[in-house]
Amino acid sequence: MANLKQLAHSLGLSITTVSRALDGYSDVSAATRARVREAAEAAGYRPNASARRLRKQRAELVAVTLPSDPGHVGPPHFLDMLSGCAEHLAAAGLNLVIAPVPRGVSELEICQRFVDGRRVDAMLLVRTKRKDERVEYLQSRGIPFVTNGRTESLIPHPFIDGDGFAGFRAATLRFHAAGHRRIGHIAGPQEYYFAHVRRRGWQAAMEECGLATDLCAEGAPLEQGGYLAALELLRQPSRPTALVCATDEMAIGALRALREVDGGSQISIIGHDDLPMGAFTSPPLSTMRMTGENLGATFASLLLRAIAGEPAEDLQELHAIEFVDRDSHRCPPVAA
Amino acid sequence: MANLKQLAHSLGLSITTVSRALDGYSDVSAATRARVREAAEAAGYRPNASARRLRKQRAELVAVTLPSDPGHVGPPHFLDMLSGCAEHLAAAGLNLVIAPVPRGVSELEICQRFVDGRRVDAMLLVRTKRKDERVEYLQSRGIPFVTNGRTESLIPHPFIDGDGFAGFRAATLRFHAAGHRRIGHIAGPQEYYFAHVRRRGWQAAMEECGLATDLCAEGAPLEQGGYLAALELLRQPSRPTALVCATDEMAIGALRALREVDGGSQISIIGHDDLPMGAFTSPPLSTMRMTGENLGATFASLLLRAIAGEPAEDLQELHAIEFVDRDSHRCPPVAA
DNA sequence: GTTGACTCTCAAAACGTTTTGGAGAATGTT
DNA sequence: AACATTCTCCAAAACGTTTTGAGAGTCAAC
Repeated sequence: MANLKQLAHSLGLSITTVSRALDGYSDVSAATRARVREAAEAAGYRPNASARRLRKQRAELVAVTLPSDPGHVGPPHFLDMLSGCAEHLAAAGLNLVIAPVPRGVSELEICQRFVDGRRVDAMLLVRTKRKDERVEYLQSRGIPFVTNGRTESLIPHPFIDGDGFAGFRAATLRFHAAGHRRIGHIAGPQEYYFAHVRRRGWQAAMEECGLATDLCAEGAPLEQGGYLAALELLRQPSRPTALVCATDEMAIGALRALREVDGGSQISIIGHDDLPMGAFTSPPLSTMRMTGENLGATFASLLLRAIAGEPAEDLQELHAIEFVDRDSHRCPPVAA
Repeated sequence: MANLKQLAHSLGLSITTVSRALDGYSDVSAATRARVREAAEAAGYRPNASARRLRKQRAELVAVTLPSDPGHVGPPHFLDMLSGCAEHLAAAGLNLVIAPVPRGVSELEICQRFVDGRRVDAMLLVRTKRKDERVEYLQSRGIPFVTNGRTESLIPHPFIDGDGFAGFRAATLRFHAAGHRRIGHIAGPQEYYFAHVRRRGWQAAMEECGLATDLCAEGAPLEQGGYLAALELLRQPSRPTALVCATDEMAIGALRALREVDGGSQISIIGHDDLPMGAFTSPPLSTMRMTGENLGATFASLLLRAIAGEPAEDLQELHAIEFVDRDSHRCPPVAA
């Protein structure tokens, strides 16, 4: 409601004293401090955010870019993550703004808009690519940021990521241990780091087992992409008996393809992400997911530490992948 | 990068002239205007957001409160909606900040924090209650806002809502037309407007048909809430043959209850929200949803018009509800 | 040659806060 | 009594922009 000036005037004090009293400086007497705080409380005084931001040269804002390109924005968990992140940032006086990328505009432009206008103190990046121009830009500007997913940047940067390589390698080895020999991979676009590293995990396992790595098809990271990629693999002369899919959405598309071609579920399948709807598919979709509680809080913590100037090397979290076993991975390796 | 002062100095002009040239005022000659713009472009100049906000007394921000209380934050569509809204707000120079409500803090407090600190120009409210203290507060402060869902406030305010009354009445009448006579309702918490109005729609239809309105159970708007409420109705001496559920999540919980008690799907069921996972339940869940394209853009438009001072009466949108027919509503009314 | 109108430019104020660098009074020390 | 120290307080500057009110200069009309 009120101004610092008005508040000071009504108390017969200077603006300085009131400001410092509210901030708890020791150079204002306990008596006046109490008096000022009481008056501020009564007047419902809240410092004007814009003024403080200008003076302190901080935006008190963090932006997260939302890629609106392929289908929908993110998995259902994503909003929960953002919410948790925003909550913990708020405890430190920072607010989280969402920055969707309109079609026709590059994500880089959005970053620039926020950074050059000094609208944010840090950024949160999702859907990283192996070579990510946003990362390069922010690094060149020295703006703190954290990514969800790694990149191939030579300069280290803070990130949180799941160990897709280990996860997909383990999933493939498990199929092998169950007797499967023709294990296919439905890959996402290889420009994305997560898609590339998952493919490499599958590939590594296949090579360890002395198996050929030609049963691989790539598609958009959507239901339709998985559907088309699965059809492609099913057209092969010697079909796969098991499929390791880059994402649950693609796995659900693959299930549709199997139903259409086979009429049933003769082929084992596993996805990644643990989408809620995976529990309802038929057969219920076995999947993997990144371990770790309270991802949003972790992102917030990394952001705050990055803003505080901690070196990037200390701000990198690689989480293990765990299996979420349902039914879809249990088909025996005997299909035609 | 640069300052207005530095830019002006390098051009041999005053700050005033540079500022006005960039803003396109007519009282600066076309020649200098071009020269200034070129230099600004070259220097990558972007006005400092905090300074402009302070001077113009606008926050250039809109906040949306995210209730983190029951389970997760919102339906999957919700993030898409927010993203669309943010995108259209951004075109008008406004950014959308998400304001999650930590447990133990009231939504009202969050509103106050944003409004009293002059951190926002407007607010977006979701999950309205019939008597909503946030609405009362914002109205008393004269802060523009738009709600997702109506309230029982005597003073009109801008909103977007689905016509839950008509939708649930229609669904109930359709069950009646299909021969059902014992049509139950699984209701959400009645303090929420949407839950109340959906219950009233069911109730109105039952009364029109001359049927008793005692087959109603209330629960939390979650899977578990629907499960428990359904069990309650199934314990009745004369079971319902059809269930109209306040939300899809509750409907999915009810399906689980039916499976446990009946072993199969002897009872017709319909939900509301069109959750993606509804397509994967067994049987696939029939549901309803609000009509209207591009909800996010509509919210943004209403917000901008509210900020511009348009009267609330012109900013109220009540959308029709449409059926999304799958299989779960087709059971004949012959169950035990 | 004065007046008025018009064009272009700018100095200064304002937005509301935080921070700097003291000033004045009280207290303690020699 | 003189000097240092501590305790409270404050005037003024600064953050970077927008806006106000006015000052130069030019031109045409009287």
